[in-house]
Amino acid sequence: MKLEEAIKQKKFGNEFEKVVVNILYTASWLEGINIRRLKPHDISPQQYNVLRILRGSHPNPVMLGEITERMIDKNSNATRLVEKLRLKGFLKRDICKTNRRQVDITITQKGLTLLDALDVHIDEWQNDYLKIKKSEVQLLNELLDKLRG
Amino acid sequence: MKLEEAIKQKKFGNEFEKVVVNILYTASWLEGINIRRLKPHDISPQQYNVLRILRGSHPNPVMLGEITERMIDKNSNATRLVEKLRLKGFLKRDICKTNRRQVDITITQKGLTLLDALDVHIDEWQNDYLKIKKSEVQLLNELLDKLRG
DNA sequence: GCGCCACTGTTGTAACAACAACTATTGATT
DNA sequence: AATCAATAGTTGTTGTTACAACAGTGGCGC
Repeated sequence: MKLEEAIKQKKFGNEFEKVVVNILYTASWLEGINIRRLKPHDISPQQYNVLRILRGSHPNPVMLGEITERMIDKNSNATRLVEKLRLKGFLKRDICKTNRRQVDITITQKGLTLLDALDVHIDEWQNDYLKIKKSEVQLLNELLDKLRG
Repeated sequence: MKLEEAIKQKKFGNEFEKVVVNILYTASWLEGINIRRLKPHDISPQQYNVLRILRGSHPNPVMLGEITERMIDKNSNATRLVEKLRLKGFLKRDICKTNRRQVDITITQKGLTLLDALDVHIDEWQNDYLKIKKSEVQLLNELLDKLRG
């Protein structure tokens, strides 16, 4: 659906203004879909993001600060997110032996199993929601990278 | 900057997965810029969004439900957002005379003045941050509209 | 008019985010 | 060794969001 219909705004000051709104709107739309997908597993999109970062470097641990750096939304508080995931058994936390300021985080088998379960339907999910061809997706990725400079 | 560098992730399952992360990341990046732009005026991006909707139909009022429908982030609670803006004097709230369930919201002169002040530097802001040509922006808008189906 | 349902907003509650102040540890300087 | 700055994370506080339950109003069939 065209953005103009989605938010019932007839026109924008210029195309730049429109693209800002369009990106924010599309992100909010994706976030909504994602929340619904993750809700049955009782984790939030942010928590999902943390687990995927951990899986990426598994079996090596990731220090807390690196999680913050690599998160999609840098404003989150990694300490509290990690604590919630730890309580659910999806990761473990160890004080680093050689530098005791540092906290090493590792995904557990339970965490890996959860991600695997979520991966199963991801293609289906993409086909259902993303109405766009592969070549166009590539272009879209390039344009977004370029926009951020 | 390429997404891979920005979040230090070497590769993605496929381009679809990447574009989802890319849109969410870019939105979070834009949101951060926007917060900094609006902070000196003591309003949030959501409140700004409400005021712009109101300006769009000024001098006609907008009912509360329509504000919700037209907001970029539909999850917000329009009642409380409007109340905050009312306390700052940027809009007024009237119970509709012909349908007393309905609340009519109108932007005030003070609200209009605020938006005008924010408009002044918007071109400059776009030039500083959005590193992309006008023709590319148009294409980006089309692709985002298409992606949502 | 009366009962019922749909519409329009409001409010309670629990979880979450934003930002800054704080503690603990390490490394560098003298 | 004592001091200072830099690093890594934690916590307090205040404000915001998400979801669902709630209350008031209007329209419609009987």
